[in-house]
Amino acid sequence: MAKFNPELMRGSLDLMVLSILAAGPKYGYLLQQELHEASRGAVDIQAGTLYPLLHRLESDKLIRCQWDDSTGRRRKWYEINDAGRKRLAVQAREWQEYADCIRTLLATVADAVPRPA
Amino acid sequence: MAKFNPELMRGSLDLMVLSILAAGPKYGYLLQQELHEASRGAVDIQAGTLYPLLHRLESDKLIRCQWDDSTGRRRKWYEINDAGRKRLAVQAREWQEYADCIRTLLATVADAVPRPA
DNA sequence: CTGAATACATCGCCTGCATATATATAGCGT
DNA sequence: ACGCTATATATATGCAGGCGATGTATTCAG
Repeated sequence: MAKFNPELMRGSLDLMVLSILAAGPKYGYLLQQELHEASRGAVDIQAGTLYPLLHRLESDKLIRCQWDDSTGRRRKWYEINDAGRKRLAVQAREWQEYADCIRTLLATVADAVPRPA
Repeated sequence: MAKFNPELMRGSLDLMVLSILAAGPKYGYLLQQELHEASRGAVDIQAGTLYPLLHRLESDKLIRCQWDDSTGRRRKWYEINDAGRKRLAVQAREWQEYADCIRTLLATVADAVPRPA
């Protein structure tokens, strides 16, 4: 699977991260890998994107975090909360509506564009 | 239909504009309205967004334009060309792959989020 | 011991959309 | 005639957020 245009992912990265976190607590690096696998290699969120994003979600009180210093590897575990789940539901619904909108738009011109090779 | 979060539309405005133009030549203001109607009011692309976007598409040789000064209302008609149609096909395919990716991601956590009211 | 992988963080740059502003004409009501 | 709204295009300014680069530190494999 080819990498997606980054501009396309703007506006749905939050949604993706919240989705992954909805499956259970994760630390950043793990989340990064799971998102990569879940998208079959298409989504490769960079560290410089992920960590600020997580900090933003935290300051918005959608997730809470906790350091685990018990091992040599310091890990910061993130867990989605009720507000986060609610936000996820809202954003998921909004995204589906948007996707329907685009799909409709594309369907009306489907015969006006050349077939992809 | 409520207005979409602008961040959500980033990266797909080109796609939408090319889609509308694939149906036939349009001038900016008309395109703006047709996109508004086609999305049942959800997409309201602003003039300050639309015109620079059209200029970009033009300088990328995906559309060509022509002034119509025959009436008092100066209108700049835009028409999609072969390169534009090809780009539209590519972007449409890319978008559908991306949408599938998100849909899959959301499906796996569908039972972990509260039902929207 | 060296290099790669793990793990988190921050900074500066760039893209692209929003807002605001500007210009000018057409058409309508009063 | 006057003012308001709609039509029609254009640019400047600002900002949010993702990217690449860079930094720190630990673990593990060769």
